[in-house]
Formats: sequence, structure tokens, C-alpha cells
Amino acid sequence: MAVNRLKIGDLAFEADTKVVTIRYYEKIGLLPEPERTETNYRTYDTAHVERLRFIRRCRALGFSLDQIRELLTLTSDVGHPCDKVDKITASHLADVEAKIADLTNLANELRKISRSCRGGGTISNCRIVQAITPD
Amino acid sequence: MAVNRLKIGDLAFEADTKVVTIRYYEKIGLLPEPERTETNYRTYDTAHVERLRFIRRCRALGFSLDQIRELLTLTSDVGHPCDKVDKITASHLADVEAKIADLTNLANELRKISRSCRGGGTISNCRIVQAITPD
DNA sequence: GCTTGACCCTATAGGAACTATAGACTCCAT
DNA sequence: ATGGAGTCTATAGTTCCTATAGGGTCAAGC
Repeated sequence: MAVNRLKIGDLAFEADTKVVTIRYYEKIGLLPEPERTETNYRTYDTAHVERLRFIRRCRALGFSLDQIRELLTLTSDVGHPCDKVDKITASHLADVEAKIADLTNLANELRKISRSCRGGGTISNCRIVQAITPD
Repeated sequence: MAVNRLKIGDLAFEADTKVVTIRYYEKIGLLPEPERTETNYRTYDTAHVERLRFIRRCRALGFSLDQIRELLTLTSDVGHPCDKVDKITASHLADVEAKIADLTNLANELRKISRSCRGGGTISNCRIVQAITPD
């Protein structure tokens, strides 16, 4: 009947997502329940593809599903002022920057620890263990 | 009777851990089952404090519980050559460095996206949404 | 017409590292 | 004796999926 109706596997391919993940997004309300064929197969169209791609892109950018849910709500209202969207983005950026700072410290510590173990001793005199052990 | 026996809350305080987390570590075999009082309370000593602090420090350094389990096994054998410990540390460092690289890219993208939304428009012309939406 | 294989369906469990809750017991100070 | 804080067990929830079991459906090839 309708042209261009996609099955779940097609949608998965289009949006580079796993089939199970799509069903999961539907279950938690991130994707709307699609129409079904007579034999109960889900069918999708390009709007679904767009929405799913948007979600996946946000995930790749590190947004949580809750943040994405909020972004989707905000962006569905065309007249909505967009400063809230910016706020979410900015707050997420701050999170990411904080995480980078943490990991950088951590990497420095690990480098220091790893340097302390050159020479192939045994555990009894291994400096790594001592470095990790708090005194 | 014995001096210096700690209850679970004391251990939690000493190692800056939550009580539930200690019980969880015990359940998954990361902490040994401690002795109990007649009234079934767990009792700990300084060895437990050390071990738990070691675990928490490793967690803070980003090691997984499985990695920590391995480190604990390795370090319990005093005669063991310590290059394996170094190997775990080095591999973990590589993980951390990769994660930093990923997040740095991500932060750059977010900054770009966020810059595109100065000016207080509405969703219909919001550049963030367009930037996130793949074409 | 039948079979085979790829796809689809639901429902449930698992994984990582905890956190939260419920309902009961214990301990200590007042 | 009573109240509140601490402890006990057991179970479910969190996040974001992934894996599995046990079935239906569809199109192609023989």
C-alpha cells in the first residue's frame, strides 16, 4: 500500500542502531509506537528515521536519555525560545569538561605509578602497590 | 573482648565508603566475610580497613572491580613478579587516555554547537537543533 | 507445495557498580 | 522502659542497553 514504509531492520540500518535498541527506545517512550502491519510488524517512515538519528547523534555527543527526552520535547515546539536548549547543551559541556579534568589528573597519577615499576622486581618491593596503597 | 574491633559503620567511616557498598563488596567476594558478634554484627580490624582503602583508591583511579580483583590477587603473593601489575596499570592508562581523547573531541563539538545559538531565537531557527540533526 | 534462512514478535534475564527500600533486630543513653 | 541510631537480610531499582528463549512471517529456491 503505502510507499516507503520501513521495517524495524530497515530503520536500524538507516540510523545505525540495533533492532533491540529501537524496541527499547519505544518501550521507554523515546520513540512513538509505530503503526503495525496486519501481521504485527512495526512500520516506520522518514520522520521516524529523523527522530532516531537525532537521538543517536545526541547519544554520541554524550547526552543522557533523559536529557535527550528533554531536548526532544523542547524542539518539538517550533515557537519555543531556544535558550533552554542552549542551557542543556552548556550544562552538558560543563559536565564533559569536568570529566576531562578528572581523567587528566588520573592519567597523570597512573603515569607516575607506572614509571615507578621499571626493573622487574617482585610484589614485595613493587612500587605500584605502594603507590596505590594509601598510608 | 578484643580491642579495636570495628563495626561496619566504623569501617565505612575509616574508608570513606557507604555501609551498603561494603556489604556489596563482601557479597561479590572483594572483601572477605568478617567475623560476627554473637548478635550477628560484622566486626572488622585494621587489615580490613587497609584492603577497603586500597579498593576505594583503585576505584577512584578508575579501575574496574574486576581489575581490582586481579590486582588484589596478584599483590597477595609477595614473591610474585610485579610486571603483571605494571601491565594492568599500563593498559588501564591507555584506556583512560583514549577516553580523554574522545571527550575532548566531544567538548569541541559541543562548544561549536553552543556558539551557534547566541541571540535568543526560537526553536524554528535554533542552530543547535540544526547542528545536532544529521542531514 | 515445501523447505530454508533471514527477518520479525514478546518477554525475561543479565551486566556494572552500586543505591534504595522494607521489615526486623540490637545497642546505648536517658 | 523508651527512643533513636545502628545493624541485619533480602529484594528491587538505577542507566543503557545486550542476550536469550520460544515462537511467528516472508520471500526465494527446488
